[in-house]
Amino acid sequence: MSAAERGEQAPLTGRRGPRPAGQATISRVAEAAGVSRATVSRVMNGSTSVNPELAARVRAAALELDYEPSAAARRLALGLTGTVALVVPDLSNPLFQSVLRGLSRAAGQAGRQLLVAESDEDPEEEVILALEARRNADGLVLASPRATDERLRALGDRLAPLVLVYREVPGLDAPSLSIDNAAGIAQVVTHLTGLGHRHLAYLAGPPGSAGNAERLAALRAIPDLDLTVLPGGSMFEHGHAAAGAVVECGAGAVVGFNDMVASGVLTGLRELGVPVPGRVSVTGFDDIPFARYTTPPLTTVSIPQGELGRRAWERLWSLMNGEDGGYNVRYQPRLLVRGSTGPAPS
Amino acid sequence: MSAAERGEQAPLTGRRGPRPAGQATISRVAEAAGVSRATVSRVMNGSTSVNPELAARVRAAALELDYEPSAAARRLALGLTGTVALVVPDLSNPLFQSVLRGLSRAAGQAGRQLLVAESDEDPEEEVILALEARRNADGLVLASPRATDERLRALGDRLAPLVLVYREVPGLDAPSLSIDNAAGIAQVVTHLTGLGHRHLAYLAGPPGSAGNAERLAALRAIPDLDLTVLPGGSMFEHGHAAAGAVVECGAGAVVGFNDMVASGVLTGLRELGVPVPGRVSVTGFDDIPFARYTTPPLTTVSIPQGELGRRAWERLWSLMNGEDGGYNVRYQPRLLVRGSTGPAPS
DNA sequence: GGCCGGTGAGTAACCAGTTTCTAACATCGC
DNA sequence: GCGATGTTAGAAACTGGTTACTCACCGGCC
Repeated sequence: MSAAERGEQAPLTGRRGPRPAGQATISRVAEAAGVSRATVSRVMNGSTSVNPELAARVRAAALELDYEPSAAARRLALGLTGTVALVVPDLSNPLFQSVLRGLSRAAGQAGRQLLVAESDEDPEEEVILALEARRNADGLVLASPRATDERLRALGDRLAPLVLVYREVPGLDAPSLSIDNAAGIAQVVTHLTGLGHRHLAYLAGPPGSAGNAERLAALRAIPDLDLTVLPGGSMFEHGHAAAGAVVECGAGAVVGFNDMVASGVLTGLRELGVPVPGRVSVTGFDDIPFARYTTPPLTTVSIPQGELGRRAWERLWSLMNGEDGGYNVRYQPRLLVRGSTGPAPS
Repeated sequence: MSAAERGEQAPLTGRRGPRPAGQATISRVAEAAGVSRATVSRVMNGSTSVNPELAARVRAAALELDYEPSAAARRLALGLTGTVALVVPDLSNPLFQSVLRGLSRAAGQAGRQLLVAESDEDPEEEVILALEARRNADGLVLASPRATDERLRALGDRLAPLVLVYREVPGLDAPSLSIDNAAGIAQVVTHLTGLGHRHLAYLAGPPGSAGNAERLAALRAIPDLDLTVLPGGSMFEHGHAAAGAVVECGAGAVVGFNDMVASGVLTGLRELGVPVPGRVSVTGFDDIPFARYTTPPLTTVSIPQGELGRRAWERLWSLMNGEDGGYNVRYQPRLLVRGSTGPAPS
């Protein structure tokens, strides 16, 4: 069994071989071109004040020797990594995947690399990973639904430049891009009560999730609602497993924490022979790509997922350039009525 | 409009401020503790041969000054980055997402960071990104369905340690983890012909994809098959849009390039009022998590997606430790018969 | 008591770049 | 023709760590 299989954290140890197979260094290029290291550096970085003939000689030597500047040495000398980091709780969640994609594209466009870390939903791990990632990058985008406000505030300056997504932390000096969960829930409930529903079941998200807390609180704040809260989770399986409980509680509509549990419920209800939306209506949250393709198509709350990644990059870029990161944004979600909701059975 | 929005590749320029807000360096810690830099280094790296009292003094000083060793300096001195890189063509594809997840977890366990780059399906970009990523990491996992064999062979030594996933390149000295596409297709076809189907439609993947080419070739190699090839793609939308063509061509079964196009077809057929599997059977490929939750549940070919990420890490780890990376593996996929396939209409 | 071996810590070289400073040289104006 | 000015390229300092080498000191043994 190898160290990797045992899950050990082998520390970084000194280089094994004498050196990576005679990779050319700036000194070698300088020597070959008969110039100083400074001149090679200037040529490689496109400084104009170099004699064209010299520059050509340097370029020829670099090509000849297959010279590639050492990224590590540049990092040290420049004090910049050319990298940004993203820390998310769970890479299997489409919500974070879309942030990842948006950020990856935007960073790629700007010629920056992207470091990705997954905290696996552990709030303590989240913070440690974030620090670790930040030390290897020039900036950080953090999606941290679990870590407490205080913890994040305490670490704020160590993490800056920092952009928060799907989360707002009062008193933390970092721009945040979040979703107005209460508004989304309000739209869902208005839609359902408009259809005559009075008894709603909320299929909860993972306990401890900030998003789940907000959505649940929003539901509870709505007057004259007969609300049953069922334990759920964030995955298909959780929704699928909850179908029985949904039927049992007698609610006419299920409000899913997200689209995945909602899809799971959809499948579970179908297996139980419960017509949707004939007998039970189902709603999701997020509008993941798949929501459009369930049977029936899922009524859900659309949030600008790709937008979040792109905007996160913009904010981070500003901060890294010493500019202001701008204000917090709470995106207003939009209800998408599809086939999974219908009139309450009379 | 900012540089980021215009998509410019702003070069890395020298550090702006005098230095990152007085971050403590090893020299400062050494001075504070009244020891040499070497001793601080030894303490930070857990060398045993340090007087416990001195070590305590160093640790106290480090704590006092909030000292964190510079990652950049360590990279340079050690010649190691503590990072591995993953390059994939498309982060929205669940196939690559699962490799990402597997690799992310495994690398995290081993205390290594993960650099992710997305080539956006451009074969030339793929290669450039791979080189760039490799320069900032100790090893590379590459999923490159587009780049040619020759190109990869030419760059092989510059990319090593390298592990290929979903791809095999003859003559390239790098372990590869791939899927036996032909075997998967054979199982699908055996299943369908066993149900009495003779006329099959293949809903193709993106042109230029190595996986698509293999699957198509496998289909064409099967004798006595009435095969219609329809242009498709890799996303829901492509499958959805092809539903009409599927009905039109009169095939009794659709073999989808992957689960997403198959799901799209499923929805499209439902909208057209075509019963599945009553009138048309549908199969997918990959067994993404969602396949279990379509209506009807998708008959598909299961491939060990998570396994690929984990194994890729193991191979890479071995290579990075100077060991043998092991042999190429072709995973044998397994047919999962669910509800979307049935007897051919008579 | 002197010699030897082992241990612990400091000195200095090294990783591979970037950048400031400086000196040489060319150009221009007077 | 000479001083002022501007440009170019090199020398050297600097980024912040790690580590080979060295040396002082201590204890044990003869």
